[in-house]
Order: sequence, then structure tokens, then C-alpha cells
Amino acid sequence: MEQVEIFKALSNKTRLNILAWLKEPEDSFPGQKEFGFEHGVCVGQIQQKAGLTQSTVSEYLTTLQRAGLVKSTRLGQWTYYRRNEEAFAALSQLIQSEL
Amino acid sequence: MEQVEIFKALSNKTRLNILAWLKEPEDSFPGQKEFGFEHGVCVGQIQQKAGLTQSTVSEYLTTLQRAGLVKSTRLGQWTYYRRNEEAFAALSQLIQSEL
DNA sequence: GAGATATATCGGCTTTTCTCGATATATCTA
DNA sequence: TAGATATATCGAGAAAAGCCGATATATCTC
Repeated sequence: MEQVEIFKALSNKTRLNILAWLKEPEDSFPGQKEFGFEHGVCVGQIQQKAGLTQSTVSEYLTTLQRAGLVKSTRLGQWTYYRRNEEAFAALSQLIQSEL
Repeated sequence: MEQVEIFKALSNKTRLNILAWLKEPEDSFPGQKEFGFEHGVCVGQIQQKAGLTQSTVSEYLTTLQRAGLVKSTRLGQWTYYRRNEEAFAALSQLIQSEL
């Protein structure tokens, strides 16, 4: 993924919030605790917390995924999103060394 | 400076290039070697290398400065820009711990 | 198969960003 | 002071991003 695309994905307050929420999903999404968090958090929960429409949040998650910052798993009718921690480690490293 | 503003400043290929050039100014701007690089590189040199208009490059440098990523020094009729390495270290750290 | 639910995609309107040319400001030099 | 040079700021048109409602697709349940 191109560096600039990663930074574009991070250039939005809601998307930054989503990433922060996904860092502590148990605290951020108590409404989903019965499903567990191994595969991440489903779109509906994120949408509710973000307070934007379903289409916008879905698009934001796609943006984050194209940047490599999150991964998704489809289970039945739900899509679960979770952070890709390797991407964050790599980004931190990149800023230290290359940027 | 707000996180999202830093990422917005980094969301442009030319601005990323400028930051990369300022990392190795001796290699990137041989045309300025007679003036030294202690205070940075002047806008004209950066503009020439970027291949965009003077006004655009000036604005980009202002954007980077507002984000805290570069510092400037005015000497006579020249403004010299240089990287603010502390900001990059802080950003790398932020991505590791908070983001 | 029909309806319900979850997510993704599409079309469009609004706001922001990109980038330019023109102009303003500051400094230098003659 | 006049002109030259360097940079900053302004105004505007084009492109991209933000965000929505409507619709499409996929899965589940009956």
C-alpha cells in the first residue's frame, strides 16, 4: 500500500475513532459481548457508536481495509472488522526510518 | 496539534516528497550548497524540485509547519525550512502507543 | 420461496483539497 | 527611492472526500 493512501485513511476523525475503539473492543462495544471479539466487531455496532449512516461507516471500513489498517471476516450475515496490528507497527517503523 | 491535522498534512505525495528531500538536503539540493543547510532549504529550491508553482509550494510548507512537521527561519529575503525531527519521533511513538 | 436482517454499492449534494495565476509584502541593491 | 528578488496570501476553478438516502446483494429463518 502506498504511504500516502495510509495517511489519507488516517485523515478523518471518525476513522481514527474507529481504530481507537477497535483497540479495546470489550470496553468500546459492550453490546456485542455475547458474540466475542476474536473476529472483531461487526459493522452495525461500529455504526451505532459512530453515529453516522450505515453506508458511510461501511465505506470508511472499506477505506481502512484498503489501507491495510484493518482486516475483516465474514461470518453469516455479519462482517467483523479488527485492527491489523502489524500494519501499525510497520507504520511506526516507517516514520522512524524512512519518512 | 490535532492528530488528524498531522495525517492530513501527510496525505499528499508532494508534501511527503518535500519531507524526504529535507531529510538529506545535501543530496537533494546540490544547488544550494554555497549557503549551507544549518537553517534548512529555501522555498525556491524546494519549488524547483517539486515542479509546482511558487504559491502552491509555499502553501504546502505552511501546511507542514502548521502540523509541526517542519520549522522555518527567515534570513533576509529567504525563508529556510527544515524538518522538526522531534515531531516525527513523537508521531512514531503515538502510533505505537495511542493510535 | 418470502420476508427479515446485515452489509455493500451507487448517485448525488456539499465541503474540502489541489493547484494555479495574480497580487501583496518584505528585503536587498543600486 | 526604484527596481529586483523571494516569499506569502488571495481568489477561483477542478478534483477529491464527506456523507447521505436509495438500492443491491448476501445470508438467515420460516
